[in-house]
Amino acid sequence: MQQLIDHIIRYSSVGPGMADGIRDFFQVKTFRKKELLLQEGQRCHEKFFIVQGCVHLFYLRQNGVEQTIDFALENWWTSDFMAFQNGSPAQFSIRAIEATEVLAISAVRQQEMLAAIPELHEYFHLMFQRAYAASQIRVRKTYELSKEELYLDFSRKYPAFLQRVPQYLMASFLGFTPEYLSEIRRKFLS
Amino acid sequence: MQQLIDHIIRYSSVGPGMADGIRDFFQVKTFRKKELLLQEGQRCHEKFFIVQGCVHLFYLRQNGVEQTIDFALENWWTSDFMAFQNGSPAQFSIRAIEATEVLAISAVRQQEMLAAIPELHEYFHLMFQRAYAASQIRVRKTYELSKEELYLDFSRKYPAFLQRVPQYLMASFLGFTPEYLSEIRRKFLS
DNA sequence: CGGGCCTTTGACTGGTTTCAACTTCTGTGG
DNA sequence: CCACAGAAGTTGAAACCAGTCAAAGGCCCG
Repeated sequence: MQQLIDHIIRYSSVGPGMADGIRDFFQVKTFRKKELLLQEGQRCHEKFFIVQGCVHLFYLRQNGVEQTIDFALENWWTSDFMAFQNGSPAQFSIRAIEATEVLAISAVRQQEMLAAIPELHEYFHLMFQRAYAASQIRVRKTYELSKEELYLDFSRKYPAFLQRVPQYLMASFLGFTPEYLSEIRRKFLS
Repeated sequence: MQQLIDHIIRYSSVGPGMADGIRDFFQVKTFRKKELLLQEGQRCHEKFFIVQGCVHLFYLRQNGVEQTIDFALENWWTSDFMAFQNGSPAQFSIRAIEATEVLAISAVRQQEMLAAIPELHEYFHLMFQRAYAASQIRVRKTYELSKEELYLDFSRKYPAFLQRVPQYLMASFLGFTPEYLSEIRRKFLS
């Protein structure tokens, strides 16, 4: 919990006294490897701040293959935000890739929290601006680079992260097949 | 200006009196067809609320082709948000597709505005959450659908919008070549 | 009426997927 | 701690979606 409070203080003008008020609104949850935080189709509308661990956001394709659209690590927020804001059924599932601890808050509880501490809007304003800015960059990359280059770019930038996730998830995230990733890796031996 | 004030009132708990305080912070700007609102590489850090018209966000590929990554219409915000928040050189250009009127605010002026009217954080919190939620859906679509399906999906959902932008921009946005779009259209006669 | 930009067409090419079989790794129960 | 089963990764062949290139036709605007 302190980790989130620190994060809020760091990225907004909310002071320690104020930030401490969030304690009652969040729920600590832990998940084991491969457990689901959120199930596609469900109506369990929470968002998650990751204290420790790693998750992926995915949906099920018609052919039954799970398509990963995002990962999230320590100090990131994650959720199906369309479902979160509209109360509609989730279009994505979220699963722990490792043992993971999160702070969870429902949409309703968040409303109460923001009513009690409106200063937090500043924090979330910045968080979503960052997330959206990152997504603009991501879209640019997916247009600009070939699948091969996408992988090389990613492995140059986040070599440590590659160790944390299985290859088939990485391939899915980058938008191609595990087989093709295998071929790329062979080509660049390693 | 009233249009933005109405938008703020509609999407936040900011009252009319409060919202009216934004007037001094924005600049009305008008652009003719094909004029640039923002130039890649520049350091002119504004964000834009579109009052009337239509713009596209794009960057220049190595081969010299302009790659469109987004459009924006009336009542939408647009900018290179990474540049906006970091003060770094813009990675995108923005150009008017039609004659366009916007309300512009620089990062510095926005800070002053938010200091004066902190309640606006609530409005921007919601705006960015919506934008980010939409981008999650978009990523899902680009993974899920073939290029052909992407076009059909888009033309079913926004038939009116197709009339507003030239085909080569639509093709670019959807991630393929004008030639291929031509082929798709022929296939589905129309 | 002319010029340039946009769109169409067709042939060829290649990056990437699909499928199927095989190998290697991993975790769980005996 | 070992053995085994299922999961994850590798390989190769065949097929295809979509890009590239080049050239011609249509259309808008000065």
